[in-house]
Amino acid sequence: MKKSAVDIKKNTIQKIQKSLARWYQKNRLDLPWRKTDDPYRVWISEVMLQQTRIETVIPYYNRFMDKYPEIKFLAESDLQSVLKIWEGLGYYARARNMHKAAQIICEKFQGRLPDTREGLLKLPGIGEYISAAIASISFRIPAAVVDGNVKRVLARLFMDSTPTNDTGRKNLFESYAAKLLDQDQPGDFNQAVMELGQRICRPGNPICSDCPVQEFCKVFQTNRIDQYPVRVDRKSVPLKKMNYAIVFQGKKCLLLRRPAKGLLGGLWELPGYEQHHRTAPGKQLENMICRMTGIRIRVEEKIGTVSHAYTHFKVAANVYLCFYKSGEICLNGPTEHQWILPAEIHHYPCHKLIHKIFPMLHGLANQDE
DNA sequence: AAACCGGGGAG
DNA sequence: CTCCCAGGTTT
Repeated sequence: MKKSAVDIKKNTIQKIQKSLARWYQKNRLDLPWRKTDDPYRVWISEVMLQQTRIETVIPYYNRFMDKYPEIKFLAESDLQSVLKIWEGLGYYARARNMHKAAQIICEKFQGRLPDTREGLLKLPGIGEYISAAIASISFRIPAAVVDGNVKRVLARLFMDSTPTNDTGRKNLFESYAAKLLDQDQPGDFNQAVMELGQRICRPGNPICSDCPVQEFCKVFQTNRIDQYPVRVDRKSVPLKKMNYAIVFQGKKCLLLRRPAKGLLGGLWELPGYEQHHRTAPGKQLENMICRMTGIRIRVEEKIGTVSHAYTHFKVAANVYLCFYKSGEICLNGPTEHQWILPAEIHHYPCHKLIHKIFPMLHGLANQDE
């Protein structure tokens, strides 16, 4: 018989399950999405929680449920409104996929989420993690979730040196999680492991003294906690130099909408471009704006700089005050344009960098000619 | 398998 | 500053 890569004693598994269940029952946080096991609410919360911390998600989740208390309201809403609710959460494809999935669920399944993993997996934006979360929490299906928290807990518990961020070894951690899963309480078990990872088995300075599975944890018992989990190095991120233009025509300035897909898809922003060469930014800005929008502008003055960090690159941007000169709008790249009063910026979903730029206008003497 | 896709909090 | 997060999709 082929020996399983993951081999844990059955007795040990049951003890770990019992300790975790007791700890979770006593210590679980009272989170908004835990007031019910309604699959719609579980789904929305899990989408928001992707790569995003609980404290960040809570106010977004509450605003979302105020506006879309039932799935049909979400399905009938327009994407622009959904993006506005999502503004600042990041990974905007999540909102796009979720909106699309809501429409599919309402059109094909009478507004009810599929109650199988296979059915859930067919929906846009629902992958292995979210399908397992909904299936286990809402439908009591024994599917183990594997997220960053779970992998860290497992790597420490079983002192496994497999890098937790190596996509090629995902299978190993899925095996551990499946073996350990409490078949009778899959939803509570999954949430217990994740909450343990979040609050006790933290990446740095884990609180092992409060850990309910301390006696089973191999790295604790051998005093090697600081050596786990093992992770592969990430490469350093490049710095991009950008130039942005606030182009005024009278009291209004030009706002552009990014293409629906890709980076910051569907969000609004100021005209701008990445500066690849060390040429004079003034003339280059004028030319790039013309290429993007069809209009000619005059660059008045540089009014400040902003910086922002993404996962894969950093941005250092100059911001220029500009004035419309001539020409009709003819978009090349952006999908829409709008002339707006600066105070109206809050009606449009924009990314973080844009919200760092607009406050610069407050101290400016005179914006219009 | 690897790249792409945001933003924020902790240390 | 660096690190990492209740991942999914695309290439």
